[in-house]
Amino acid sequence: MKTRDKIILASLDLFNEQGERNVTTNHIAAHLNISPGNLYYHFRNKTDIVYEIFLQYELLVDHYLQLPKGRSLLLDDLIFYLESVFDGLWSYRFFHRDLEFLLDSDERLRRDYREFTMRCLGVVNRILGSLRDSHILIDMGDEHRSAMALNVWLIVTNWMAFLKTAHAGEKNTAIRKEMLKQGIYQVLCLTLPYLTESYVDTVVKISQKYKPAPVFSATA
Amino acid sequence: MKTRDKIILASLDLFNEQGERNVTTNHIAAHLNISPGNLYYHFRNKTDIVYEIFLQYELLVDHYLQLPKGRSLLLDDLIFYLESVFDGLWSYRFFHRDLEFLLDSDERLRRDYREFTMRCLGVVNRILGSLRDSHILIDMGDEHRSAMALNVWLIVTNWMAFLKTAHAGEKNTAIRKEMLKQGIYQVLCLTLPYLTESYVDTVVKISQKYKPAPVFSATA
DNA sequence: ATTATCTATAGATCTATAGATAATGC
DNA sequence: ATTATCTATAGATCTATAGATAATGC
Repeated sequence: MKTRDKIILASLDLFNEQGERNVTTNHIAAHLNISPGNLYYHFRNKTDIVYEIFLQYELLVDHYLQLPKGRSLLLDDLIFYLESVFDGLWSYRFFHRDLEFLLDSDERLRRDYREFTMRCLGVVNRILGSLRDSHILIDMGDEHRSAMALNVWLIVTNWMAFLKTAHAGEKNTAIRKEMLKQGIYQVLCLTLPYLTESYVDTVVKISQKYKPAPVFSATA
Repeated sequence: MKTRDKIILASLDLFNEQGERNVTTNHIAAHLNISPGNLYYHFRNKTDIVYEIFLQYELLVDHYLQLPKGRSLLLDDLIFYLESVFDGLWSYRFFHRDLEFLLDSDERLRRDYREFTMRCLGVVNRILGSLRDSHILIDMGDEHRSAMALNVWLIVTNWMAFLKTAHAGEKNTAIRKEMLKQGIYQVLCLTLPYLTESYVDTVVKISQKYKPAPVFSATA
């Protein structure tokens, strides 16, 4: 593998493990047993490495979020979208953690990420619309569907951070990939009141598979 | 005002304006026209300053989230809760921005924040329960209500970050406090399908007041 | 006497580059 | 010749402390 690619991969690993803030160019170079000078031969600075990683992330998510041509969505499609997106979030989990700082530090990234968000919101919106066309969801009107899409986006992109902070301080601080999938339960709960009658039981059953551990279920 | 309190206030201001990551003890001291040595006389390090600020934040939110004794909630109470909480989030907006790093760096804060989260989730849950008792919301069962409370929490605590990242790169990057209130629209949308019939129209009307600018409404 | 403040600085990083050297591809 | 790599280091911070002074409260 080319050194340039090794740098990207190692950076992603280190960022995910330790947080971008805690990883310097020195750390990355040391981790790869190359000199800092060599790293700077391939990248002008850390910002450029992050930007490359973002491009990969963007590519991955855009790939996941394609809509099938010529047919509307099935319930299985929805589950597949959710599984895929949470997989992607896991693989690039450092990204949302320091998002605001990263965007502050890089004009390009700021612009690209903004377009990426809007594109994703549009797709989520279209997914909801397609599920309505398949009579899985009831119609909720354009305005409400947009708000709903945004709520889905907020929950999906921030579930990870919630897990990290809510579990912080427990014996085993590390978040495992399986726990991340509990976010799917949260999204499915969001859709429950909009399901057509014939789908309610199925979705409730599926959602149980992803149900969070009792720690998150404070009682009223 | 005592120097110690001035340090806390100045830090909060600077953190909110520039992000905790971009503000060093030197900056804080310079901003107050005191020496770094003086700052270190009052605080062992930046972590301790952040912790003090968190304690204030916690106090504020706990105060906001009290439930009235001897009566169940009215619709106005709900709006008041939302207004108050978004106010609090605004005043301490740096906090959620770098939350994960802050928790990583301070054992105490990690433990306290975790308890704080669980306490808040419990209150949100009780608020939803009380609105059901007032026949404003329909009953959704314990499990679903807990999931709903968590979704509300995720949307409320992350709305700010969304605004920042989605608006990033526009002419006027600064987020104003009014925009933050658009998060109330998102939360009200979440409750819509659970409203009893007699409240739907009123809530729809109220929610229009907080409706986001069209930029967030990608169409299907 | 105690509390608050300043001056000065050691020590630890981290970034980024210049310049030398090694490896590779025509 | 060009590309990749290393060595060495300048310059910029930032943290945190020691030790001297000033201000304050009995």
